[in-house]
Amino acid sequence: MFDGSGLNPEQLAAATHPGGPLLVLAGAGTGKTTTLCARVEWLLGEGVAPERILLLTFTRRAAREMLQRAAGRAPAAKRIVGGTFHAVAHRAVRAHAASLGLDPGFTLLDAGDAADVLDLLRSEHGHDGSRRRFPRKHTLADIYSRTVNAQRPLGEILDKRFPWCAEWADELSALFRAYGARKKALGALDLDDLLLHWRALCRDEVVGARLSDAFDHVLVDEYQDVNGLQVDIVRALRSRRRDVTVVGDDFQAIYGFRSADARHILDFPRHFPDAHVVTLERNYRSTQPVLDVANAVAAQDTGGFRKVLRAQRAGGERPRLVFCRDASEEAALVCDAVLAAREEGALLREQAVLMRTGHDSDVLELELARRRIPFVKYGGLRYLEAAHVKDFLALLRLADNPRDELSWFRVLQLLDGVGPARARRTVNRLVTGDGPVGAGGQTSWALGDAGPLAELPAAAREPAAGVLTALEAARGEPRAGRRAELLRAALDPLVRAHYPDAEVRLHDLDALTGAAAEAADLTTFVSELLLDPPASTQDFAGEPLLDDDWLVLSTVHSAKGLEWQAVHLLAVYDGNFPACMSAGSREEIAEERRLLYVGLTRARRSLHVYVPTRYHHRPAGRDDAHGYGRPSRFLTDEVQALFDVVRTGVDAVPPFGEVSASRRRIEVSVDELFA
DNA sequence: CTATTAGATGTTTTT
DNA sequence: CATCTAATAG
Repeated sequence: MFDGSGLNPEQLAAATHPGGPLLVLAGAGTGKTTTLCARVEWLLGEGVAPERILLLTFTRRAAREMLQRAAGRAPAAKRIVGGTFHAVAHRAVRAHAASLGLDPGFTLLDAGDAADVLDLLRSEHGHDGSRRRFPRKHTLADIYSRTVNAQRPLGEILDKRFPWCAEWADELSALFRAYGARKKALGALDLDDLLLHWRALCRDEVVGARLSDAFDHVLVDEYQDVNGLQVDIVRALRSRRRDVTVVGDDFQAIYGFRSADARHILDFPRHFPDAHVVTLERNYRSTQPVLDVANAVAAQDTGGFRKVLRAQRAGGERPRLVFCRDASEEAALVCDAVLAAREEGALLREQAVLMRTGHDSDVLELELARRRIPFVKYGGLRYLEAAHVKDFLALLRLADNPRDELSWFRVLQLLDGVGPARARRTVNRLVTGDGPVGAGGQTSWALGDAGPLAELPAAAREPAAGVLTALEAARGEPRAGRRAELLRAALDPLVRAHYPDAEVRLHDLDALTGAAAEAADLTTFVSELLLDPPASTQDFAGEPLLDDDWLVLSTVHSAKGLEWQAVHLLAVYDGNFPACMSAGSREEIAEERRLLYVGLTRARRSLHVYVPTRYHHRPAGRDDAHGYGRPSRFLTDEVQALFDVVRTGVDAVPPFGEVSASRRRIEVSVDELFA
């Protein structure tokens, strides 16, 4: 039963809010999750059926954590409908595929797949040439996604966010229209389409009414990071009922690049006129010296709801601001501090290293390995982007959606002697002509000159036929695990022939095959894998090789909502905080400031901020080109005064700021001795 | 003409 | 590491 004894008055008011729209503005560390869980418990205690509660979160991780926590006290919470916007959208769209005119076996494209389709169109539209530089595929995907998520005309997005692409406005319009058509032809939806289709369902007179009536209560976490499309969905879901709770902190809005806008949370009272507003400012996470720094950074931003975090915990030490020479010294200092803390009893797991971008920890990772400090990295390079994993997923998708040309294109290019041109011609034969796909799955691909494989070099035909046979067999196999095994076996020779490090890669595929066996069907397996990709490289191999304790490395974005005893924030120099890419407009800079704020407020008692003053332009490169950085512009004198400042070794910054060293490479040779 | 290779070059953040 | 370019091999 509901027990509010652990809550403060504001939290209790939010948890037991009787009905109608509720906005909880919760500063960092003020017990947002506790409050949301308590509200769930309270609702269940009031007799609301768990399956009539919808809980939308930002990450799957957050959904799991919250449901687990609530289920600990109210077991029924397990049956709450919960997940990310995209995951819930996916379920709704699959369930109503027919009404949307979709094949229920539709393929789901992740961001990388979407970029690949766009790349295909890019060359089909003749933008390949080296005439004038046309946006690259990832840029295309960004522009498209941003436009759709913001629900604003392309021209406006180009002017505001991609001014250097504005000259291509007409070509881009044409390309993006073609993209929509191509997805239809492929039987594919991208991540944005999930939201678009869900919104369409919610707005439909008949289906929408049913979707809306299905839930007595809708709760949304991290509402500061929703975009216009998601707001539309929430509003449509609540068009017939008014019970909606949203929780968030406009100071922690860090997903503007996905068209999220903190204005939405501030507008909530306008969208839901009789909304009740509760503000949580008592911070239970951090000590006051940590919060002083965070508050000082937040105070630089003049917009939004002013919130001043107050620590409920006594005492605490001043955070450390460390000026060091470069990333190597930074790495050494972090390792020293982490090990020292461990000597004093802090588990590695209670400490984290946070950073702006995934590769800010490159040097540190080497140092950690050298010192045998186990770690897990979140964010940064992802498992699903590995080429062989994509190959396998492509094959899995083909079993359900033979129209998926993109997957054909990918798989065929694994064959020796097959590049883009032959792959494309073969795809055409397979999909349109009288190939096994067009003919409804008859085994008609003889190795002769007439079959769909005729375009392939002779040596590639047999392996190709093997793949087709396996696909055919897989299609007749109902069990997901068995299906995956068949396809895994078919891919084996191709992977061996194509990748020098095939053993490692095949090992990954075995892990995937094993995971597929747990799933009800492969389509769901692949889709859910894309919607909930393993957050760390370790996630998949199970809990790894390491001891039971490890240091956490994470991007600030992936660290949202989490907390540690000790936090080390890397590379807080201008150009990284804010990133030079994002220092264009006032709004972008404000978002970078909030990002720093999120990083700072992850720390419970021990906070270390590092400013390497010399950094390399090409960390991976072999040259020594570097520049001298200044501390982040957010570390103003007032902010720095709140730290204990540590300066190590050489920290002399040359008087003229950035100095680019030569790309000198010094050769050593004794060849002359043997001439 | 087409596929493959080597070499140079540039990169945010994520559902 | 992926992508683009230029050069080469088929």
